[in-house]
Amino acid sequence: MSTTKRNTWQREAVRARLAEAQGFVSAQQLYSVLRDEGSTIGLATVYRNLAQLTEAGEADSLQSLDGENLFRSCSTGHHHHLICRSCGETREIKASVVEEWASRVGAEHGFSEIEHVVDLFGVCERCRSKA
Amino acid sequence: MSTTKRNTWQREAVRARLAEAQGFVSAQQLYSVLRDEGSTIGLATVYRNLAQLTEAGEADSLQSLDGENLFRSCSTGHHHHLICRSCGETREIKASVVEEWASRVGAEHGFSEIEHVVDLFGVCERCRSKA
DNA sequence: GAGCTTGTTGCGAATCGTTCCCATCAAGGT
DNA sequence: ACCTTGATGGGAACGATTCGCAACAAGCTC
Repeated sequence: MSTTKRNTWQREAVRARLAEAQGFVSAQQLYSVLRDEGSTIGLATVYRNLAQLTEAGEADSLQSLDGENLFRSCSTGHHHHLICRSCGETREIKASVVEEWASRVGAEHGFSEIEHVVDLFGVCERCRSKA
Repeated sequence: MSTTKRNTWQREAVRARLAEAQGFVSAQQLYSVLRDEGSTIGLATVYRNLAQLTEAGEADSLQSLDGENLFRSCSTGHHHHLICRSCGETREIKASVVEEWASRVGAEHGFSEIEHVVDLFGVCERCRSKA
């Protein structure tokens, strides 16, 4: 093999904090949590590791409505999200309907290699009653 | 009424170029097209007008996979997009299946005021055969 | 048309998220 | 212990977008 991947406490730290966060977190958030804990990890490293974890399928990412990349420790398999605009609570949702629809529509238009971005934003019950 | 909206040649210019562009364009792209034509319009103004047109429902916007805001002059009504990753060609698609699915899933989880982001990216026929 | 009010503009500075560069460090095999 | 080379950190660099503000001008009113 050519590319060997090494384990560093930094990557472990990112993985750990990501796992214990509920909902999606931004790289910056993760970074400040880590620094506040006294870690000397660098911002660039957080970004690198998040990207790597995402690529490895250990995390998934999405863009918030205002263009920030958010990450979340992820159960395997393709799925989408239902996210509370107010408190950030997230539910993973399976959507075979949508998967099927996406590839069908793509095919109908002669498109291949379809990727889709499908995420729902709303207000959860708890936040609604608070307002 | 309190907020009166004025018509400026700048807004008109943005509207015009946006309309004649096929597919989605970024604010920056629009800006350089305009400047290349000799316009003295400012970048901030392009952003401001795009935001305004979007809010007014004359354009719709989405984020490209790499986090840039793209805009397109828009036929009215809610719809989604199928975009060629390679040449940028865009097809508007109606997706009642998805609309219905979105609100159903939202409701099942007790969420209200559901907004959804649903866009498909793929490679169109033409680009595929070129490769 | 003159005058006034106030939405708009252009510009440069300022943010913000993210990536790059690179000398230094250290993980994991030998 | 010793190398090789992936990984790190930090500060500079970047690209997209927004802000601040003084100068402008659109659309009244008279």
